[in-house]
Amino acid sequence: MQEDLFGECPYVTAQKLLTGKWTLLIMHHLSTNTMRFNELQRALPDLTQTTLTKQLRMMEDNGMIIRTAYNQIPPKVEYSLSELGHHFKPVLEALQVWGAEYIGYLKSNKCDNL
Amino acid sequence: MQEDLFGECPYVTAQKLLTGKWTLLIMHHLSTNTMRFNELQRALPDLTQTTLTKQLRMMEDNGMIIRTAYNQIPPKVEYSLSELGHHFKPVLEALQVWGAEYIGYLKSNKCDNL
DNA sequence: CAGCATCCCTCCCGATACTG
DNA sequence: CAGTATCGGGAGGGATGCTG
Repeated sequence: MQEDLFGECPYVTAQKLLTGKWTLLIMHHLSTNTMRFNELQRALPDLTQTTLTKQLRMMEDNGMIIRTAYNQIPPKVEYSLSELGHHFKPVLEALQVWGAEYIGYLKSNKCDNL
Repeated sequence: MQEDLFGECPYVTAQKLLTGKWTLLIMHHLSTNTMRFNELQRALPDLTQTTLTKQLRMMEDNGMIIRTAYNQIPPKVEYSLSELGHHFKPVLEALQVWGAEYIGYLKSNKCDNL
C-alpha cells in the first residue's frame, strides 16, 4: 500500500487512482464476479498480459482489489474487489449512466449532421 | 466534437473522457461556478497555462464544457459546464464520497503501523 | 495457467518564451 | 487577460519471448 496519496483532496486521490487506462473496465468486470486472470483477459481482449498484470498489481497496491493465489499445478489466481473496491460501485453506476447518455448524445448529433 | 467514441461501452467512453490528469478537478470546480481562465488557474496552482489550455480545449471538444469568449480588451473568457457536463455531477459526488473514504482508510492503516 | 524480463515508443504533460 | 509556439522529458502502455 503506497502512502503518497495522503491527506489530499478526494478528487485528487480519485484522479490518481483512475489514471490507468483500464482501471475502470477492470473494476466493472470484478464488480459482479470474482475472476481468474484468464477470464479477465478474455473479457478485455484489447489488453496484453503484460499490461493486465501491471494494472492488476497497481490496483492491488492501491488496495482496490484482492489477489488470491492457489498453490497448485496448474496455477490458479483469482481477483476480487476489496472492501474499498466494493464501495466504488456507486461510482461505477453513476459513470455507466452518464457514459450511456454521452453516447446517446453523440448519436443524435451525428444524425443531425446527416 | 470528435466521433471516434461512437457505439462503445459506457465504461470505455467514460475512461477515455477521464484520461486527462486534471479533468476531474476541472469538472469539480466548474460544477459550482462558471469560472474565468484566471480563476481556474488560481484554483489549480499545480497546472501551467499551457496544460490548462490544452485540457480545456479537449473538454470543450468532448462537449463537456462550454467556452464563452467576450470580444473586449482586456479579453474575458468564461468556462462553464454544458448540459452533459451538468449530468456528470452524480459521478463527482460518488467519487468524492469514495475518495474521502479511501483517504480515511489510508490514515487508519498508517496509524496501525505506528 | 499466470505470470516476469526486456526493450521500445508514444503521448501526455510541463517549462519557457512570446502575442493580440 | 488569455492565450499560442516550441521544445523536451518521463511515465504509462505495448510487443515479444521465456518460465515454474
